[in-house]
Amino acid sequence: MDQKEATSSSVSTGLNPVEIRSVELFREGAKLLGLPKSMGEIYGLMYVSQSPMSLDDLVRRLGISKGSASQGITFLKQLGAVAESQQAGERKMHYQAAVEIKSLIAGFIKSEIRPHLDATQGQISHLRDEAANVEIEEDREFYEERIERLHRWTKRAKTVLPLIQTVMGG
Amino acid sequence: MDQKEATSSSVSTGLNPVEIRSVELFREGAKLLGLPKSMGEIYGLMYVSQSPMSLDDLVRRLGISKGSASQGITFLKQLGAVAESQQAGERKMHYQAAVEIKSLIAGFIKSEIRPHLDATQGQISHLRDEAANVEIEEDREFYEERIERLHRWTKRAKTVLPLIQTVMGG
DNA sequence: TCCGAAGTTCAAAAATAATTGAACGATTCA
DNA sequence: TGAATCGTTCAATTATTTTTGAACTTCGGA
Repeated sequence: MDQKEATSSSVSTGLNPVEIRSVELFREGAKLLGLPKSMGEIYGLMYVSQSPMSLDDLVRRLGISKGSASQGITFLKQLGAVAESQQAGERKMHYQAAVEIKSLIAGFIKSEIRPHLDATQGQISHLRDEAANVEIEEDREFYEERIERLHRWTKRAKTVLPLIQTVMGG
Repeated sequence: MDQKEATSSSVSTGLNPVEIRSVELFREGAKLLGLPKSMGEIYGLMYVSQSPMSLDDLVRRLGISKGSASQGITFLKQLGAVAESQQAGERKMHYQAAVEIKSLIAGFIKSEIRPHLDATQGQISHLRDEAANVEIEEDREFYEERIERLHRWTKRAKTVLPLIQTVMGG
């Protein structure tokens, strides 16, 4: 009983040391990307799992709720980070991590970054409209310069995205 | 009294429409980057301000506490997103937004991204050590392949960073 | 050296986000 | 059809993060 407890969450779920570290690593990675840690944990365990896992496997081994596991899987699926695989004979669905960085990045960009960038460009339009109404010429011109600059930022960002995909993926 | 309230936080602090929208835009941007919204608000207001602002200006115009303003400024300074400028005759310090995207990105990478990447590489080393201890050869080799792949990710990420700086900044 | 303004710190409070778990619909099998 | 297994949903709970505000340090001037 004086065996040191594994780190934080993995109290006694039978994860081996590699699994524990992978879960920790991706948990932190998830937070870095602004995602719930449970999603990182799910991906982290799958990442070092040789066989596809069922939702129930995740619940038991990570000690998370069915709800979390379900939401996590759903999100990771639409991100393209996990793939479904029907196991022969089994009724329940199984999932495995997509480990190609290329597709991970593509998915993240498409579903997390691009929409925000697009929304931002919309907001910048509104900002332009407001600036156009400013009476004082000096102010208006100052605003317009700043807004123009902002707009250039977003255009460049849109340029950079495919570049990142290429460099990281190739 | 039936004047529509400005959006959410800017209740009656006398922000003009351009300022309101800029604050909103950067507030959202901050959250996207995983930073407290108050920091986005501070930068957003400075971004469309022609003259340097004091801490007190921020407190009054954004309606945030002195503590938040102070912490926000401190953080933005070390990020390189705001610069100090001593106003002639004034005792209190004034600040203005650095608007060069180049320096913003450089600062963010240096103080937010690089450290995490470095930490990640350290964790991957530990992961390697754990994997080396795995008895079953098949498992060990599987782990080693996955870990190798992870390591390649981080190496590529480190390659991409300067590239982003170049493309966004130039 | 004393006063007051400027800015920082950090524990407590408030706001926000994530997780749980119970209820539900869907699907399979007998 | 009925029972059992899966997976989803979402309101309530819990955990985490952010903000506040009061106490504190620092510094310049009188």
